[in-house]
Amino acid sequence: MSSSMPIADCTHCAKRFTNIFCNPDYDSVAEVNREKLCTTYKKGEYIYKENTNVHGVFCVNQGKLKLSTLGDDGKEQILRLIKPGDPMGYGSLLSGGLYNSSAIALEDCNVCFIPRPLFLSILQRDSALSFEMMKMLSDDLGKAEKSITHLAQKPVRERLAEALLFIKETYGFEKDGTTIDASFTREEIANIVGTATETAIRLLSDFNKDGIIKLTGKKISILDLAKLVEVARILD
Amino acid sequence: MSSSMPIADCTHCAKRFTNIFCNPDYDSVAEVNREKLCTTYKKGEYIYKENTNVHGVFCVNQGKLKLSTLGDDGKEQILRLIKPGDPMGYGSLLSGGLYNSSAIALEDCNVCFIPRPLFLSILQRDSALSFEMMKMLSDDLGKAEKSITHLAQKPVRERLAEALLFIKETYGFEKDGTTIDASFTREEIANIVGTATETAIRLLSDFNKDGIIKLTGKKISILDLAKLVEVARILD
DNA sequence: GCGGAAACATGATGAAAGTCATATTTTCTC
DNA sequence: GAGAAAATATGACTTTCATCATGTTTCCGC
Repeated sequence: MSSSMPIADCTHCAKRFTNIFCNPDYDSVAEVNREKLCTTYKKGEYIYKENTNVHGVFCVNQGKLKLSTLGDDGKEQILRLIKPGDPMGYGSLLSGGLYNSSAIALEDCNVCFIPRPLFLSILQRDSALSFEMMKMLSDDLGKAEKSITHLAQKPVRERLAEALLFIKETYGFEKDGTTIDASFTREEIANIVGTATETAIRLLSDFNKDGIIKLTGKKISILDLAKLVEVARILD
Repeated sequence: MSSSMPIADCTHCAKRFTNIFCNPDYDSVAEVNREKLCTTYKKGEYIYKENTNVHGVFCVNQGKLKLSTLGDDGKEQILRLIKPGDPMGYGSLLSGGLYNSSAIALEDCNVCFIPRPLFLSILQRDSALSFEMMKMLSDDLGKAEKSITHLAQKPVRERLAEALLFIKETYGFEKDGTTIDASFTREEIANIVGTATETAIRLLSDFNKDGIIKLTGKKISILDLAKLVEVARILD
């Protein structure tokens, strides 16, 4: 299970992280630092669950996570990938009062929690945070709309290529410069792309045969980035 | 072409409209009222165009509009439907500086324009507007994510049923209580659903044969709402 | 009201992708 | 390290849906 423990303060955090919560220039960081609660989670654990009450927002200190939602038939749809420094849960704070997706640890994680009342009170008096929130929400919305268009119009093969590029963009490469620094099951990849697991497996294996990627267990290496971009047909 | 002309003030507008721009309790409404510019557009005209500079936000006074974007192959994807009282363009204001979708009149429209500098200056000093913005963006994001999940997981037939319910929810019925008070081409319906025009035509004609809807030219009447909900399989 | 264009409709066909079944491999647990 | 469970892989089959072709109807400007 998850265990609570305080960790390094947010100003230290700011050396690596870029978001406003951790920005030392930002006045309220001390306050956040005092009230925040850091918790470690094991791989597979929920940080928060879809359709439960929003008690605050989160900011990831260490580890990778997925934000996902269950479709009407109980199938997972992965909506976003989270890396250290990313905030989570802010989308549900002002809308409805229930989380509209779940946050699940893809590996052991350390996540900070900022209580809703504190966050709202800062939001009230501080337009910098409001602007940042609006900017984040706008960016998320823009990406979601792009995603809608691609789901509606692009075939699975292109979307899979795109998803691999997206994962690579999010988590980067390992030291070798070709292996994506993240591990997903084939089912999870399918749930990012929006397809059946078998289809994802087959297409990955096609990419593998074509020499575009190399599959080594769960690890995926991108051998021919240009080709992968071409397959994804990203024109924007 | 479009013609500029000032129209009834925003406080009057508030009797029918619910959004914050038109709320007479709201301090800055006088300022908005003074600086805003109202313009009429003919059916089919662009209010703003995807990938052009954001000069401000819009608020619809009269008429119906669609927000849409072009996919990589130039195919339209309709992202949202707009009715009188709805604001538009706020999603792009703080993110990137370019509109990420186009607003197109579905019928003759009257639309108010609020210049970017004014809007930003109010935003800066007024947390009520900021909160409203965040709430709208959060709601939009939640809906977009729901849409992603459905596009990824639900078959076209269900999505079409859902789209009809959505259009009905947005624009309501005519006086007869069954005919949807809006007209779309079959192609537009297909571009909401995310399918080929022929497929949309065929499925609509199926619904028609099954007595779920009645097709009279472009007009669609919902004869059996319960059945339509059942076909859509909306479980949330 | 006429002529042309756009929208609508329908059939035929094929490709894309989901489902089901069944191995095989990997991973996890004790 | 053995056994169970989960993940990966692959084949066979079916369904869904897009595409192409073609005809009909509706709409709109002159």
